[in-house]
Amino acid sequence: MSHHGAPVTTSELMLQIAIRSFADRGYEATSMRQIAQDVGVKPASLYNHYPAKEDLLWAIVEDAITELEARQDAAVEVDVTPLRALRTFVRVHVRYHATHAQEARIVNARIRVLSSERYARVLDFRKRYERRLRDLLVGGDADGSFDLVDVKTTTFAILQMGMAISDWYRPDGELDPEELCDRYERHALRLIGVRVPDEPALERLAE
Amino acid sequence: MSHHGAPVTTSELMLQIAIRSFADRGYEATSMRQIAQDVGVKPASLYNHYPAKEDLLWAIVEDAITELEARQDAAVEVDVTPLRALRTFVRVHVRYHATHAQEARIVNARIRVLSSERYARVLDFRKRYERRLRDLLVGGDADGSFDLVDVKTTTFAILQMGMAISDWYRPDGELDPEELCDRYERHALRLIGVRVPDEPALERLAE
Amino acid sequence: MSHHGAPVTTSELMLQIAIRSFADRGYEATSMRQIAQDVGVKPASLYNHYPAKEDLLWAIVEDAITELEARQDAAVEVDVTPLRALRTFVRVHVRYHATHAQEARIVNARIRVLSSERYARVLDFRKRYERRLRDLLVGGDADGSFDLVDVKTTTFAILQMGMAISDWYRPDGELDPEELCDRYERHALRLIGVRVPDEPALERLAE
Amino acid sequence: MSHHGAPVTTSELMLQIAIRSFADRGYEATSMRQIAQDVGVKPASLYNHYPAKEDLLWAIVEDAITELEARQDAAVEVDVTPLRALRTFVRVHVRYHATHAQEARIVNARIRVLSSERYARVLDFRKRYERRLRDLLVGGDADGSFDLVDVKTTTFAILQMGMAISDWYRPDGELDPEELCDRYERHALRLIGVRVPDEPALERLAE
DNA sequence: AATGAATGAGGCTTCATTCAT
DNA sequence: AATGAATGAAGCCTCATTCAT
Repeated sequence: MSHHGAPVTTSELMLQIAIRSFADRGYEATSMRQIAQDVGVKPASLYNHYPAKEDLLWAIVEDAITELEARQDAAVEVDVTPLRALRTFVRVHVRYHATHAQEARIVNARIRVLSSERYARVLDFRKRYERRLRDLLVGGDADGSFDLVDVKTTTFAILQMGMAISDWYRPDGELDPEELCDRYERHALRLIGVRVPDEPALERLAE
Repeated sequence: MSHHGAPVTTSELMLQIAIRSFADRGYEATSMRQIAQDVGVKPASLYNHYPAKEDLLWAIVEDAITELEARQDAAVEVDVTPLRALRTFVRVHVRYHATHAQEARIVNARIRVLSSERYARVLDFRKRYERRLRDLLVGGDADGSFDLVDVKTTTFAILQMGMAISDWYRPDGELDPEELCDRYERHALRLIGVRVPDEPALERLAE
Repeated sequence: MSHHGAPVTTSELMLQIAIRSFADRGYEATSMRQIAQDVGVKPASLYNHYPAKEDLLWAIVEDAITELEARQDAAVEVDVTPLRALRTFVRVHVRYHATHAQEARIVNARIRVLSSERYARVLDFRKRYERRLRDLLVGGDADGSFDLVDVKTTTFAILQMGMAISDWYRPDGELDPEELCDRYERHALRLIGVRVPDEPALERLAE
Repeated sequence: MSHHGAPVTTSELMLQIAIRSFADRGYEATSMRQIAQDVGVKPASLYNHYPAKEDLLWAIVEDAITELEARQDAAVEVDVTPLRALRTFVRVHVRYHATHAQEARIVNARIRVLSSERYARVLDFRKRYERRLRDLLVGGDADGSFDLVDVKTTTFAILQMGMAISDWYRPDGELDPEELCDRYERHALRLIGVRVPDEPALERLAE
């Protein structure tokens, strides 16, 4: 697959068009006809690549949740402090929602249309992802690294202020993704009750 | 009008059913047939009360944004510190999103279907609402009351961690709305860099 | 009834509004809602005056065909020449279609919606009316007064060039109804092959 | 295209069914369901061929006005007397309204449903067509060939007695189209004040 | 892999009409 | 005589999808 480059296959083009349309208009408000027209193809042709509209959605959603989870997995370091782990989590979280805003908006939207099996997989992902953060918070709180208001709402606050980025962030704005990570990393540190006066943000990702 | 009581008129019942359905399934995924059926009426009857599906949506949206803004207006105190003003704003914000979760989800969803004039009114509301918080933050930062990471992302963070409450909060959960306000008030204080070690939360609203 | 004056009763007003709307937009394209709105009343109120939409139409049509036939009846003179009778017929015919253009357009439109009994009455009227002209033509042809191309197409030509007036005639145009009668009287004379070089048109109707 | 033969494509069949129904019942009184049923297809299939009901109507109307104008254009001869030009115009006019009675009825009906652009094209056609006859009449009157009662009503009379043919003419009646042309040619000659005692009608069109 | 055409289901909405008040 | 509300039927049209080519 050619992630983020120009689409090379018709299937990839269809997916990209669908991503844009689902993100901008919503899944229900997007018709197969519109997608086909934007792709430059007749509606029937879509079905040579994806058996149903839901499969287009699923291709997007599955890729997105897999990708996000993989990124968190890849960022995990062994024998690291709760603080550093939390900071890393936040940066990966924020970075994804800034650089993959369209996909994120699709995943975070109400996606009840998915088959129950697929829907369950999304819910599982959400549960695991949320638990990953919660466990970090609980760990840091337990060993005295953090000073939380409470676990539940702090988890939600960190998660959701990051997710909301996909609703307003524009890549051509004043902040590049790494600067955004810096800001939200500091917000997170404050939410967990950690004062790190002059410590710089974690090293940024090379572009 | 019978706000939040049992609906007494057919029009109010229709509105309540629509609120639930738009919030749960989304506007596009909700059909007039479904609403009619849930109301216990034939589809044509809906049109005796609301001339079009969009008007149902607008009745909900207009009421919600008017109500939220009115609550913030009503909470404004004169000659008050930036800190107290901010804390009040957050409590009103959080309280509304907890107690009016369905309406809030509808308003915060992508509502491009609205006529351009109505859509503009929503955008205006959002701009004013956001500016209200931003001005509070800017004021507190200027007089040294606050110590912000930055204005823009702090504004978004406070706003959106509150808005997200409407996605997960359940009235029958462990936290009642005022307790929720307490928590998010403390989150907000941390985000704006204010340590108020033992100060209690602002007085709560009588139920 | 108050023919042509301002409508004095609600029923008459409804009829007048219906005449205008049926004539301008057509029967099928006119809704009871529109009529009610133009009258300044709610749709249900129409039914206090006319039991159905078709009855509104019938009230118009019956009045029109009765009126037109009555006018022809009233114009009949005893012991008169075929020529004078024909000229009188044409003038009454033309005059009606100029002064009652809206009603005429309704009657002459496709009015299949009428119940079969009513539709039959319209067809009867048309047959009688056409026969009246045809008999005049046949009579004049038989005694040598006229020199027809043929009976059938001449009948249609005279009838229809008059009926078509209701499609274009405007009361505020350059010709008043009596001048119009003059012109069409002369057209008819030519069609029946009668040269009446300098004879003036028949005396006109007092306004 | 298979003009007037049996329809060979589904689109053509749809058009023919629509022509019959619009002509017989009227545009507003004809539903897409009815057309589909008469064609032997489901309603949705109509939209694979014509994007909207109005487009069906327009396909008919545009073809008709184009065709009629083309016929008049094709019949124009150079260096011809006003009389011969007029006789030719009338024959083409009458012939079209006899052989294309259904289309003519549709075009001559009130077709306000058309988009304003299309409606304007119909009005333009009507204006040009009427002017074509009027110019003939004016020309013949100016050089003394004709002796008109007046230009305006003579134009309307000739035009409309021909148009009305589409309302009553039946191809299986006693007169074939060319005989009908003969009759109306003679009517027209009389209306323009020309006596051509024994001159035969213009040569007829080979079938 | 692409598509023209068909379709069952359903979308929103309007219609004429009724009926209790 | 007027009307608010309800409704069965039907209006036009779009939807996702299928299938033969």
